[in-house]
Amino acid sequence: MAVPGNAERPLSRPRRRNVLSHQAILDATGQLLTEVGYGLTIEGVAARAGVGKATVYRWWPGKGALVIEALSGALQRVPVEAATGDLRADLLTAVRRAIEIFAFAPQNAVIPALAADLMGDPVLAQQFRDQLLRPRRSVVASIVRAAVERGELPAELDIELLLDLYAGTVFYRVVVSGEPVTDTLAEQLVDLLLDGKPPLKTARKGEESTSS
Amino acid sequence: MAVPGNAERPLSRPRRRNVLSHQAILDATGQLLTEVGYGLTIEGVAARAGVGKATVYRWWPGKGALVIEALSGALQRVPVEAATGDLRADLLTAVRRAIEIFAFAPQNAVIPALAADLMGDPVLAQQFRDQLLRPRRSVVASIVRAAVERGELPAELDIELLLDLYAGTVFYRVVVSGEPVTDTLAEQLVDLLLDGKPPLKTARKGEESTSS
DNA sequence: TACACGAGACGATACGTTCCGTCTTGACCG
DNA sequence: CGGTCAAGACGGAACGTATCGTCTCGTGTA
Repeated sequence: MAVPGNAERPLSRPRRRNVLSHQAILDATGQLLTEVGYGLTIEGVAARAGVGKATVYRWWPGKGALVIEALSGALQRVPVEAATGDLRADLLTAVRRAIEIFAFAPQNAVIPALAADLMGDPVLAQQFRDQLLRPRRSVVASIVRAAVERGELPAELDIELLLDLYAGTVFYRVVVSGEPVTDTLAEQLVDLLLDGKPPLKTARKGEESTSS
Repeated sequence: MAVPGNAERPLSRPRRRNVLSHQAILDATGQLLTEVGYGLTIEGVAARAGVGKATVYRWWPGKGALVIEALSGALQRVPVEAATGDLRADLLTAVRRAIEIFAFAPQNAVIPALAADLMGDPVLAQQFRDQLLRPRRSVVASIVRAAVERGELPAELDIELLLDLYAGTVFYRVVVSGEPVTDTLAEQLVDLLLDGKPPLKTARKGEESTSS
């Protein structure tokens, strides 16, 4: 569980806090995140939570940290999909999950806006990576690592790069290039690793667009 | 040349404008972009350009469009690197250029912040892709297309996907995952296409970090 | 003479801080 | 034990600052 206002305190007096208010703030943040996205305001959160603005600022340095913790809480309540042992199927599931997160996340992609804030705040960036990114990555990483140990993938596979390839291509299509994000994309990306073949145009079936 | 306030005008009266002011605004935008990044304000631009705020709003709908046009102007003044005909070398150059743009762009990455704005404004997104993205992509696309015609790459190569793979991985590392962006990354990405081999960890020489 | 211009006032938000008066809590003391 | 008390977190509200996008001037120019 994340400890927000943990700036090194004397600890002699372990600063109490109102658990109900704390949770109400996180809940309000989650609601507003789905309603107005990252454009939410601290004032709005405080009002929704029935809380003084100062109380929010007392425990969180700003919108970014607040959103990260709210998303982190929601993430922990989402069950991790089981690995079937079928590498292709598991990887397809992973890429499809990335597509869901980046392209169809609540209220038009919170992540890109949040990411922009991360660029100027290393502390916030670290928090984001620890609380949100690492848990997701470790799920896929363990799938791949297991396949390596079974001998299905080469031992020198650069797993971190693989994760960035998958997520990065999807993210970039949604945020920058605007190219369509379809299920075909997921298959092309997985083929890239498993068949060692370059990204080919393949006639496939299902097509969906990213335009929400 | 980009036309800024091109919101369909009567055209019967070709609305005169002060060319000097127009250029002064774009110049001021470019300067502030390198000084404070995308956090620049319209007021700041107007002040720097010695122009009334209303004059800026008369010709541009907002910060996003203004920044896009300023960047577009700067882009046109950058010469396109020549294609050597050596596919690997040309692709390496292209990926390295992507690294420069995303990781070392003036004032800590304007693109991510701009991208966040694109998510909620399809018109702006189209403008961004037409004026900034397409020119860059077409340079690399033509290199790849030439290699396809020489038979060095398969005819069914999905070029758009290839471009997203290269740029997306770099972009994602800089903006989201925070993994290091080194020259090794460029080589790994190019190997991925040319050797058809999965992303392997390879012992190479030069290492640089993305932390500005 | 029509209109773009520079200047800047304007109302509206949102920011982050600061005060208030109240209430909770942990530590101390009788 | 059980009462007292100060620290400090609370909801609430007002503050000054900053930026937004609009609007209105009077000037200058084509």
